[in-house]
Amino acid sequence: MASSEPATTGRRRGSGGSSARRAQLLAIGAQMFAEKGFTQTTVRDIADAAGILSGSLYHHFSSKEEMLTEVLHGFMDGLLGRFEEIVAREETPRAALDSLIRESFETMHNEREAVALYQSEQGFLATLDGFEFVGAGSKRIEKIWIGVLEAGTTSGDFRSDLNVQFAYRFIRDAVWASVRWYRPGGRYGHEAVAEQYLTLLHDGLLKH
Amino acid sequence: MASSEPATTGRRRGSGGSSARRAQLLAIGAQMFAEKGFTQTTVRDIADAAGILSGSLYHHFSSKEEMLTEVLHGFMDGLLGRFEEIVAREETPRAALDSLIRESFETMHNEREAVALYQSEQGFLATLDGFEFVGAGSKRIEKIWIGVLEAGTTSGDFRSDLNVQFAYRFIRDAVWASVRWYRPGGRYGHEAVAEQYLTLLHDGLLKH
Amino acid sequence: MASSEPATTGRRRGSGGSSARRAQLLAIGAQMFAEKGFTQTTVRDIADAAGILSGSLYHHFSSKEEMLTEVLHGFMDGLLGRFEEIVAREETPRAALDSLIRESFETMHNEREAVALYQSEQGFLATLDGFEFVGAGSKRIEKIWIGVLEAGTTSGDFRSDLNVQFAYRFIRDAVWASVRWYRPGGRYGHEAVAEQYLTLLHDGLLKH
Amino acid sequence: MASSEPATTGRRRGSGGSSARRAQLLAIGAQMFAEKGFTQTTVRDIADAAGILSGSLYHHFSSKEEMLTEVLHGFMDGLLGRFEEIVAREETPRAALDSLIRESFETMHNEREAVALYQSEQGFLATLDGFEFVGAGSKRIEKIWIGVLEAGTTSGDFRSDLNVQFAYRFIRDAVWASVRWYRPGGRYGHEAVAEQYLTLLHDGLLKH
DNA sequence: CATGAATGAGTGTTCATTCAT
DNA sequence: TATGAATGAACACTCATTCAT
Repeated sequence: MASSEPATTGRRRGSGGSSARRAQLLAIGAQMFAEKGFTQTTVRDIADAAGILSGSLYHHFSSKEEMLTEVLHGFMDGLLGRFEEIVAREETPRAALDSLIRESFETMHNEREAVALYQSEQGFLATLDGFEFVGAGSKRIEKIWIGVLEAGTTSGDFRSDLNVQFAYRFIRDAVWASVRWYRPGGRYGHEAVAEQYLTLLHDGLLKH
Repeated sequence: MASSEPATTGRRRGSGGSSARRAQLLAIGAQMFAEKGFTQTTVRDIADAAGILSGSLYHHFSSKEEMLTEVLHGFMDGLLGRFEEIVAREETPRAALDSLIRESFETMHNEREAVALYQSEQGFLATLDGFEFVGAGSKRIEKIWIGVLEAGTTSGDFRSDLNVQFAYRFIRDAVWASVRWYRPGGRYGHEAVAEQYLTLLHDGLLKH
Repeated sequence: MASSEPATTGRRRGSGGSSARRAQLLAIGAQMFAEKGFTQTTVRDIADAAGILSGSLYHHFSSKEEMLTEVLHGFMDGLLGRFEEIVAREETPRAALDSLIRESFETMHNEREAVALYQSEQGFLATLDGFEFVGAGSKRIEKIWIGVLEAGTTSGDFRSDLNVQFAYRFIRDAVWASVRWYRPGGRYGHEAVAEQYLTLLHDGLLKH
Repeated sequence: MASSEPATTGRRRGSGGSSARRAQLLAIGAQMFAEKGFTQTTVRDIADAAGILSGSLYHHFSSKEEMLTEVLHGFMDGLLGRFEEIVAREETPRAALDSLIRESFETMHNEREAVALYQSEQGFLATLDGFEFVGAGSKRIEKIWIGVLEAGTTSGDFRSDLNVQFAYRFIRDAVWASVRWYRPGGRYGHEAVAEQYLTLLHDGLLKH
């Protein structure tokens, strides 16, 4: 059996291999990175939490940065894929936007750590070699959202005088920043939060 | 109070002294903290930028944290004061909210570094001794905004079904997160951005 | 003696065992030790080159040092044997010296790695426990050469005012140091180099 | 006074500055590098010998490599200068060669550590970034010596059938390798050793 | 008000070695 | 025979901070 399944066992010090232990350590790392920040998290922190010595981490990963890369790569690839699938599926710009937003909140629920990490380290990442894929992913995501917003102003779903650039940033910031306070298992589920935000985004604060 | 007194006392060992040089160093520190983050900024970074040796900084400040305290204290005191003045002055909840938002953008323009710092280090600060004033200030600010929102739902300025907690977070996050991309001297002035955001907040995205 | 027996015993934990695989690994190790130095060569370097994991090396050798011991022991025993055979065989001191020198160059050709290793690590080895045999071997070799030189000054083969100590070091250093630049397969074969060196040693640089 | 002398005080963490302390530490480093090799010498070794903590070394040097650079640079520049001066001064190739050799032994006497370091780390240095100057210096030195040898074969000072390439390597290796056993303050001074070597090089071993 | 030398704790990383499977 | 996970000690280097001058 083992020999017939696609080889996923990692050889050669960490680079790209994927074992159960590796995934476990990655999860611990992701959580700590999200909690305290990448720089503030030491490899000894991670190792302690995993119950091993810091040097032993290097059996699985070639560097602390590799752990970060892996977490973010997985996160961005998944998110991008789901976003692309949404715009392909939904028939109206408004339906697409609503789905994008609901998907964002669901992602915050399912991948809390990665989202928090991405939100807080984005600026720092831009200065790091080997993390260009983050900026590139952000750009592709922006294109998707902007596309939906533009289609909506043309179709009449959204207000015709909408400045899509501002609107995009406005929505993006309001939505993703909620990772700072959203707690899975709290009073409001991610679906409820999404609906609240959708209402605000659709119609604003004012009484009409 | 402590922070608003002229403070000409206590020059040795930094605690509270205030000279021209001190203010200069503080400005440099604030900028670097905002750019690279507090932890990522070393005292030598600051000293280098100031043209002195890192040890010499300790003639002006008793620690790196003291620099941070000072920057944030000044910022929060000022902001809180201006917010309080607004709610005291404005006559309707809607006018108050609009002014709060405009004031926020003006603050991002005038005190970019402090805002950026506050935005990015908030989580980290909560874990630091001696920075309880930041959380306390945030709470007081939240009370002011929530008060305005509640008054508005009662008065009929805002939609009566508004969940003020969500609305507050929504507005706060959308507004303050713009410090990440707003550039003074860019194509849109802070007033223009404020108006764009006000429109979105008032009426939402949809065509009516 | 111990090193020249067939050695089929003691396979577990490496000590002294000798299999095909073991010899293979030893060859790889010898080459890398010679190329980068013993300290700079990691067990993983060797394991990687052999296509196994570093821990697996310890099935064949009980330590990295054991690999070194083995390489050097084989080399020194062989060289010493050949040198002894030469002095036993040759009839005049001059013929003996010439043969010793030719043999040295042939050894550099046949056992490049071991010679290079011996040349570069000699100083380091003197500080290591368990490597006294290297110094001892060097002493025995020195005795052989000095014996030949002394016999030659007595017999009239060599200049009577020769300081044999200096002469020995002079020859030894000039000859063995050439392992640093001699390349098997290069323009000059080891025999040609030997003849060049013999001429210089016999008659010097000056025109007579 | 201090302000009128050429500024030799090192600013900005080590790079190029030169204070008394720095020179002291460099001397300690050079000695240990020579004794145990660069890689085998730890910064703690050096710091311990200097009576400070390892981290404190970085107040004077930006890296361990910088210490090595500095030692070797000073050594090579000096040696090259003296060699160039010799060929400019001496009138016959033979006089030049003899002076070069005497100068080499004097250098081994005066700068033992640097010579030993250069001899043993040459191969390693070739693989290190930033140490190209070592290979370049070696090349220039080789040119000088080869030039003298060629001039000597033409002038009739040296045997006309001399292969200058081999002769150069032969002399160089024999001469410089003596740093391994030459001890200042030993029975033979460096002048005596030089004369012994000159005799051997001039006329060889054989009786004529 | 600043320098220059130092501290001491900590950081990411390396590496020979062990051992259950 | 080999793997894969781990150890434990060491390594070069960083950094906030201290202090005599």
